[in-house]
Amino acid sequence: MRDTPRTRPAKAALSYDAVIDAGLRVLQERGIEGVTMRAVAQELDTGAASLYVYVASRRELLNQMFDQVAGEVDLGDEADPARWREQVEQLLISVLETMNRYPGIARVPLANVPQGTNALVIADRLISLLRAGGVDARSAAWFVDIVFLFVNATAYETAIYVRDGSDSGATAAELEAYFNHVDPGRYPHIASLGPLLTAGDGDQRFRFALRLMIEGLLHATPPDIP
Amino acid sequence: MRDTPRTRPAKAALSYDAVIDAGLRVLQERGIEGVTMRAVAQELDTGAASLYVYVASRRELLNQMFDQVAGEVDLGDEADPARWREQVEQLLISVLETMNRYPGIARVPLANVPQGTNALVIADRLISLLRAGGVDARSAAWFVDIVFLFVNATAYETAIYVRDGSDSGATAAELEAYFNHVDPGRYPHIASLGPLLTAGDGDQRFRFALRLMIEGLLHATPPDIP
DNA sequence: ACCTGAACACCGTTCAAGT
DNA sequence: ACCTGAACACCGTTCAAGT
Repeated sequence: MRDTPRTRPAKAALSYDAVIDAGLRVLQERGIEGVTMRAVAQELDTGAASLYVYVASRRELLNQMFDQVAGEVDLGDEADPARWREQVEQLLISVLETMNRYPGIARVPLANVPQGTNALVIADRLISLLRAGGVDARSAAWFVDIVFLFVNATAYETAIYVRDGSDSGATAAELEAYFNHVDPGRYPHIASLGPLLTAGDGDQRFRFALRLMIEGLLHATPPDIP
Repeated sequence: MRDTPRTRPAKAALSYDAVIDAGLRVLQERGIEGVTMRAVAQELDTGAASLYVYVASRRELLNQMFDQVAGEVDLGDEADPARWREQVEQLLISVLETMNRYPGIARVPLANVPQGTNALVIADRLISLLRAGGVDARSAAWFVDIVFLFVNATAYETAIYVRDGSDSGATAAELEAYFNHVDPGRYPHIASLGPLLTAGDGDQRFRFALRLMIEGLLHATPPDIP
C-alpha cells in the first residue's frame, strides 16, 4: 500500500543509498523536522530500528543527506579572471537555490562544519574564483567561511518562512503591516524607513548582501594574521 | 513585583516573569535543547502543565526569553557622526556577546522574525547609527536585516561548537588537522590556503566580517527599489 | 549479516479533577 | 483562578530474538 512511484521498485532492498534517498524524499515532503527515523523507515516500508544498520544516528543521516544535496550544486565554469565576480555571485546563488529545494537542510551545515566531499568541492571552487580575482589568500580564507555562513542562514530562514506560512509566527503581509505601523515616538528611525524595510524579495536582498560582501572584500584591509 | 532572583526563595510563586527567568537559567545550564517544558517546570518545583497558564507554547516561551536577552544588550552612546562606524561595530559585537551568554538563544531570531520591543530598540539604534554615517535609506533598511541574520548565525554556530566540544562532531583541533591534510590533488585551492583557513579566533573573524559588510555598504550601489 | 518488535527514557500538549 | 497528575501521541536509540 505504501508506494511512492518515482524510482523505487515496489520492494526496494535496504541500502545506504536507499536510506539517504528516502530521507531526502521525506525532507522535501515534510521539511527537516519531519525527517524522523520513523518517517524515513516508513518510506522504506520498515521499522526505525532497521535504519541503524546504515546510519549511526539521525545526526549522521542528516549530514549524509546534506552532502548528497551539496552534490547537486551547479559549479558553473572554471574560473575566468575577466568575470570572476559574476561567477562568485552565480555560484553562491546556485548553492542557495539548491538548498531551497530541500527546505531546512541548511540547518545541517549551520549545526556542524560540513566535511563531506561535495561541500569541499564547492569551497575549492569558490576559493579558485576569488584567487582568480586577485583576492589575497587571507581574505579569501576567511571569506569562504563568512559567506557560507550567510548563505546557510539565508536558506534556513527561508525554509522557516515557507514552512509556517500562516499557522504560526507571522506572514510576510503581517510583518509588513507590523513594521509600517511601529510607534514613531519610540522607534523613530524604523518608522522613517517605512516600507523600505520590507521592500524587495528574498532574491534581491540576497544579491545585495553578496554585493556588499564582495565589494567589502575589495576595499577592506586583509585580516591581520601571521 | 518584579523580584529578580539570583537566589530564588525556596518556593517562589509562579508568574510570567518567574517562568521566563527559570527558562533562562535552564538555558545557561543546559543549552537551548535542554530548555524543555519539563526542565523549566522542575526548576520551579512544579509540573510542565503548570507553565501553560503563563505561556502558550514552548515556542512562545523561547520568543519571550529571547526578548529578555535582547534587553541586556548594551546600546552604547547615541549616534555620533564622527565615529559611527566604530559604533556600528561595537553595537553588533555587544549583540553577539550578549547572545553568547545564552548559548543557542540565537536559534530563536533565526527561526522567526523577532517582534519583541527590545529587539526593535536595537534595530532602531542601528539604523540611527547608519543614517548618522550618511548611509542611504534603502541600503540601511536592507543592511539591518542582513547583518542581524549574520550575527544570529554566528552566535548560533558558536553555541553548537561550545556545546558538543568533543562528544560529537569535530573539535577545533580536529578540524584544523582535517583542513590542513586535505588531498591537494582533488582540492588544490583549499590545500594552498593551508593553515589560513583555520587561523584566528571567532572574534577576529567576526570583526573582519563586519568590516567587509560596512565597507561594502560604502562602496556598493544602493538596492534598486522604488 | 541483516532485519524486527518491543521496550526505554524521553518530548509537547491537553484535560479532567482538584484547590 | 490557578495548579496538577495522568494520559496521549509522539521522539531517538537499544537490544534480544528472529531469519
